[in-house]
Amino acid sequence: MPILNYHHLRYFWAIAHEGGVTRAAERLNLSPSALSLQLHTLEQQLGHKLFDRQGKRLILTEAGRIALEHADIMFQAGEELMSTLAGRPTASRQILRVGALTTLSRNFQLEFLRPLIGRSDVELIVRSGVMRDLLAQLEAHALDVVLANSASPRDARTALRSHLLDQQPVSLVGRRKAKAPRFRFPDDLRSVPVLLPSLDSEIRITFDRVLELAGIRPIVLAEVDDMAMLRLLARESEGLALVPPIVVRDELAGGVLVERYRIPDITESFYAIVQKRRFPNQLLGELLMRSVHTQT
Amino acid sequence: MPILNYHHLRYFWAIAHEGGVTRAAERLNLSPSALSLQLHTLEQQLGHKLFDRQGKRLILTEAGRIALEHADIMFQAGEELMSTLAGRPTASRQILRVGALTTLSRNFQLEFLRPLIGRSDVELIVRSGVMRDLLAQLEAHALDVVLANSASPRDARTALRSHLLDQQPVSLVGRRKAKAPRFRFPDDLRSVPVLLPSLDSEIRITFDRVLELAGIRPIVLAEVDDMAMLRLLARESEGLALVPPIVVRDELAGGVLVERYRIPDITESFYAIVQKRRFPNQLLGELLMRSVHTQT
DNA sequence: TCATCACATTCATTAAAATAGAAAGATTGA
DNA sequence: TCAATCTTTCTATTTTAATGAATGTGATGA
Repeated sequence: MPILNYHHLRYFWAIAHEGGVTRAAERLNLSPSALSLQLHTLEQQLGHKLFDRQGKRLILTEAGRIALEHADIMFQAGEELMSTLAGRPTASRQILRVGALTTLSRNFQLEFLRPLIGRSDVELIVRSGVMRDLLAQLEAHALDVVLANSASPRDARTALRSHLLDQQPVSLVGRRKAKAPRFRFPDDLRSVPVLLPSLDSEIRITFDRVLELAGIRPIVLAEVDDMAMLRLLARESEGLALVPPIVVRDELAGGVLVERYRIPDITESFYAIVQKRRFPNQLLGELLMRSVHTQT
Repeated sequence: MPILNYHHLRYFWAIAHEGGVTRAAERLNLSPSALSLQLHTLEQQLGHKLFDRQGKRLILTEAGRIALEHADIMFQAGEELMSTLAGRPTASRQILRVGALTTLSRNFQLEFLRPLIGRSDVELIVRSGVMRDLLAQLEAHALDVVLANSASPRDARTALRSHLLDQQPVSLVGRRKAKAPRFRFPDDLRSVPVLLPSLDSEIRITFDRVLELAGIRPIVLAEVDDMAMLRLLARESEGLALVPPIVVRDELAGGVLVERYRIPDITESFYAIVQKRRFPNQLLGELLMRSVHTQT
């Protein structure tokens, strides 16, 4: 299989855009003869004429038009690469790759990304996963930022930074009921079952500690690590779910769920974990400027 | 300004994907030393290390990741180019460039393109213009097909073909009125004003000839070459518009306009004008298979 | 009509680059 | 620790690209 010679293609590209061998040669600081020669070897290797020679005019053939379209894509990408590596911001479509803990509130993710949603010049890639995988991808430069509810483990090897984005109170929420006696915390937890985030979340650890001090062992209906699932369960179950209200924002607004008790001294923190980069993503910069409260 | 060496980038691309100099060398039928050398010159020219050398492992740096993403775009385009020129159909996103006479019914255009609308693997480009410009673009391979209501002029130079897509009857349509005496053609045209397509359309020419034979000089309220404009005028005006019913399909269905008289022996023809191509557009082939009735 | 210009092209020569092969240094895995 | 496997370096060689002068060919204008 013959392989494409990209230098030849680049000359062809210049000739097509400049409209002639001579002008292209000037721009490239080469002799016209060199270009003419290379153009012909390209045509021979491709097996198609790229220009019709009408007198001294060069008119693109159909094959030439096709080649030009592809060449445009290629060399535009090449020039953008050079600009990026030279530190110049590029005007073209930008991409932001976001990793998010599977367990994280979707509403929270949405709030963070909202400034970019609907922008046609932005491509958004959101990948879910567990902390270890996401951080690995971050270090491999395959992600620009990881959204999590805990800061990154301090690691001397890599220069990870955790930006504290937000702190949300944590509440016990449950379905609205006709007769709703006031909830007494923590004593009512002896009888009212609960739905809890799993053990590796900070709010769960704090919650357990509070109850242990009070000598209470709660009735756990479910233990879920995915906030989206916890939200669904809260709507279906008789128990109270331990969540930041933002997780069930829509249900609270719609009256399906009600906040029974806001637990003092427990908050859920949201972090954006990034790597110190030499070619910073401009979109990410904008988002962090909007959202960041303090830095760690 | 340093220019990017695309051969070096191609080697880098292979090395990154194969995961090492040795494997890439095998695939490219080159010696590892050659690749290693070229990789280093590339890094030097770019001014950035592309790999971190961890022992004998090559790990992409951030600059390397960026370069790889651009290289992916470039060489994917290159391989697609080779496939296309070799006559192999490519699996990727396809583009169809359509030119349409400004004067043509939008509903007709829509019907023709309907099979492609909503297909996410298809990009549709529709450009309006006058016949001369559109045919020029067709000959320059910048358009795949031109939609028109007349066949292309026979021209020995270029191999243009006109496919007859459809023939529509032509009617006089007007706003619905409470008292609607039966329309008498052509005599009523002495008193009822009309909205007509402009003189360069075939139906206008035929219409004029018919009236001339009958010795009738119609009251022309408007003479418009754009069917979309004619449609709007028909809704606002007291006169009758001379159009193929498809132009005002929605208005007829909704009862805003009514067909007062279908003129016998006048039809509007719709053509797809294409150039005989050596690399036929597959999408266009599908559309023509569906729509074409006869060929000219 | 003919001279002239502007351009593409061809050819032989020179300059630049890419490549192979041998050998060294380094790391991984048994 | 030893062997296998990689990357890398160095130098000689091959391949490829570029030049400059010469050629041919339409277009332009007196």
